[in-house]
Amino acid sequence: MKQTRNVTIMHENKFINIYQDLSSKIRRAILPAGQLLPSENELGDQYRASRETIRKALALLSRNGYIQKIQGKGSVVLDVSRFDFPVSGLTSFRELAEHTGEQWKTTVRQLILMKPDKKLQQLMNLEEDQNLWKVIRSRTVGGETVILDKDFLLLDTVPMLTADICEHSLYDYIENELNLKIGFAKKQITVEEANEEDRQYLTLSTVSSVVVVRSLVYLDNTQLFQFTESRHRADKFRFVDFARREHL
Amino acid sequence: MKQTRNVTIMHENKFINIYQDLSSKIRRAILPAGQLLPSENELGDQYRASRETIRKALALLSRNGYIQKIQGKGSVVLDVSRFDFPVSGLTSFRELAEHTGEQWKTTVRQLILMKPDKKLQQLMNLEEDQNLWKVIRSRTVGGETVILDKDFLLLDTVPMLTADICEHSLYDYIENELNLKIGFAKKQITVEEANEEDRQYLTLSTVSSVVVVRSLVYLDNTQLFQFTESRHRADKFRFVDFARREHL
DNA sequence: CAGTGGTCTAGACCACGGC
DNA sequence: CCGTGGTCTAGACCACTGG
Repeated sequence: MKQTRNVTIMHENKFINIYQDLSSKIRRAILPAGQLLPSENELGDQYRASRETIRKALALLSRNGYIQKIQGKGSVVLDVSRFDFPVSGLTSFRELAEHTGEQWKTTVRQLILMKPDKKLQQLMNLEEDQNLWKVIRSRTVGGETVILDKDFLLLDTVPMLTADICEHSLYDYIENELNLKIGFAKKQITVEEANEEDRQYLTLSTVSSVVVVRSLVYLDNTQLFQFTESRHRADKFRFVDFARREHL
Repeated sequence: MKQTRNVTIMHENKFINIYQDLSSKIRRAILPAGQLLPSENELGDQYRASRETIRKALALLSRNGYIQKIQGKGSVVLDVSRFDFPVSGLTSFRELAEHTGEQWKTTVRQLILMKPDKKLQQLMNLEEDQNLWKVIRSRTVGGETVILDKDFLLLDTVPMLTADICEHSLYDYIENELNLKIGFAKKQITVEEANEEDRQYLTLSTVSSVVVVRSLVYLDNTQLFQFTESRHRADKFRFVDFARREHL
């Protein structure tokens, strides 16, 4: 649900609304863990939707760890309470910070326009004369700088960029101002020894290793437009995931 | 497709078959990256399926990084070639080893029946007199032991266990012999200093940190039955993920 | 404009669980 | 046996793309 012109509208699809209503009720324990959801037919009556539409909403709930469907019985509400939520998937730093409610601060260390070096050319499949934004930002919490983000964005897709935007939220700008739709990303997590740059920006006490998350980010139209290297102080890194077993 | 009574049958569902056929063609580049899939209506004719069934198969392809759907245009085949495949999700060590084709060896270090300590009682929500299997296994490749797995399994769900089974494949046994269906898992990845046990079993050269993957594994019926702690030599750890942006 | 994917529907049949 | 979820269908309407 979003606010527009002083009117509360539900401009999403029916199954998204149903998903949001049910997931909200589960998070607030109005539908407590262990209980069965109403049957799909009942839900169809309640929301005035066909069964297939209900099933689309339930499939979303299942994928995101809210319920477990059991044939012949029903849909069981899962315990979602002490589950550190969606750190998985494509989540921007700001969305994360807002979720945990901690006091974070982003500092832009560098913002320049550049040409790609050989490595970047190969990684992003670029021409050598293609222009790129290079953004370096550090993330500080409780006086300690624990994350260093290096972003490379195609000038072709992001024609303008300011330090202010980078400090606020890059994804917000890309999705809501430029109206670009992010489609998917390929990520890779490794652990590496801290390098010169890490030591320059991060608060590295005794810790000498960093967790490096490298992502290739693509738009809706399969256009690659960003490469990100997110370097985390190893002792402050944590990745939480909900995984379903695929029975193919 | 599986073999039963000397007859090749396709006992899976229609949309799974279509998914497997298409994904296989994409992997073998019979459907090359960048190209458009036939339209949903055409596919419906080809496979003699309704459009909704085709769409279920395409949704699977999309979730697993094979295609990107673009409204008004079609489904674009993504480049899947140099993408280290499903290391994400619930994948057993053996499935992984078979995928990469490397020469791995599993050694069972301990296999005992025990009662849970306080920590395990809280973590798995157990009674203090409930019986658990404790399995410790190490994984060796190229002469170096790089993974240490500690598993705790409910005796109630796994009544029998042998070193032989643990050496072969635990998940194979659980799913195919005991006919239990694994539903989902909650995972957490952190980086920690190597402890006494790590030093005892792992080949730790100069590396002193390990990547710890802790998982709570649940059955289809929401019953928690396993806690696993998988400890990886940090320099040998790698996690690859394909993530779609959720537009809710 | 025609063709594409996105959503929603009503109805059918099946497989499974529990009484 | 009934009620549950799992699959599949045929058809409708919409939103978007491209010529």
